[in-house]
Amino acid sequence: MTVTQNTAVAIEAEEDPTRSDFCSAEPPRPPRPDGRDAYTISEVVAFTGLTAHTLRWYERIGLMPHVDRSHTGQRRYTNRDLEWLDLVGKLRLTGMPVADMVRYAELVRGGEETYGERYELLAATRRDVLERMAQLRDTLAVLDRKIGFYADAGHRPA
Amino acid sequence: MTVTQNTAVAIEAEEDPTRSDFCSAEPPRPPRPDGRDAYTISEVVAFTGLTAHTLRWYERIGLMPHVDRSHTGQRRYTNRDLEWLDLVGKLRLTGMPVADMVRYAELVRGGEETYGERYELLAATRRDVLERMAQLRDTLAVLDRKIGFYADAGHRPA
DNA sequence: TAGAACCTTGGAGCGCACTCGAAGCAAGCG
DNA sequence: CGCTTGCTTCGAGTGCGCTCCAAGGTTCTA
Repeated sequence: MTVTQNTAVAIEAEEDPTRSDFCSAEPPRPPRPDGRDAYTISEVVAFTGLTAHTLRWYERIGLMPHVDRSHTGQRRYTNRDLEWLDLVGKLRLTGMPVADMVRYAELVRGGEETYGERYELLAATRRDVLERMAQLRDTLAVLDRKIGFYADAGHRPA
Repeated sequence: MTVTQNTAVAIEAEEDPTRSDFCSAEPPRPPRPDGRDAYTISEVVAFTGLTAHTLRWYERIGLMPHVDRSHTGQRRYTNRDLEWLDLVGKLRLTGMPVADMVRYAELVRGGEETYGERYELLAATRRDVLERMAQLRDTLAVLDRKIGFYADAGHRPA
């Protein structure tokens, strides 16, 4: 419940850096739209709802592509990083294991030769998502039946 | 992935014991359709895909309403129990915490006075399910865009 | 009636995804 | 100058949902 305060879209920025505003019908992230593309960790905490601990942990396990540092070694996140975090957040909500997301991050770091593998990974994830949605539909039907039962029972009790 | 080999419906059996075949358009559970309404734990393992360990653990934490025993103390599950386990499986797939399911089990044991609370709990769960489905739809859209990108890139590479 | 297979219990252990703590460096402010 | 706030690192701790173990009793098949 404390996970996604943000709703910005994660776009193909990591695939094609030349068109970072591609498909930006929905403005990806208005905060600091100026040139100041260097957020502190606490700003990212405010944007994403993640904790600073978690952000640092993501980096340790290889889930962040690469985070810039200030001249004194402090993290400076770019809009690119925020978009990546948004994608990670979405994938996390699908139940994708962190290890798989790390794998994807590695592929992204691996450059264009990994396009095929990335495609496969995302396609598999897509299948998972569809399956989960079907399960949820099933469950919703059961819930609705039970809820209907209790509603009826409540209207004419004893 | 090792979770739901079964697809039987969990019906209102616990709410209204007099109509255990209510709404059984889809036959709830054909195995042993005879009077032998007393499955061993290993049979339940085969039906549900859960492990015996997990079944015993469910009972310990109060997630099973009550399981009969043979004269020598071994568990004997009824069709009612199987239906309950099916509901639990569905709720688990929605991400509902086990503690909440235990709460629901307690309400069921509490009898008709708890109908209102059960309604509230299920209604809240329903809201969660809808929210999750919306999140999944979002994620699916992002995945589709990315997958489309990689598919195009794959068709005309280098 | 022997042996294999299966069941019982309580408690310990595991994997995942964080979550926190401690010790220390750096920046900004009255 | 001292103080507060925020950042750094690494490693240990937490909560959840199982998962497994040991030691023993039971049930089934031949």
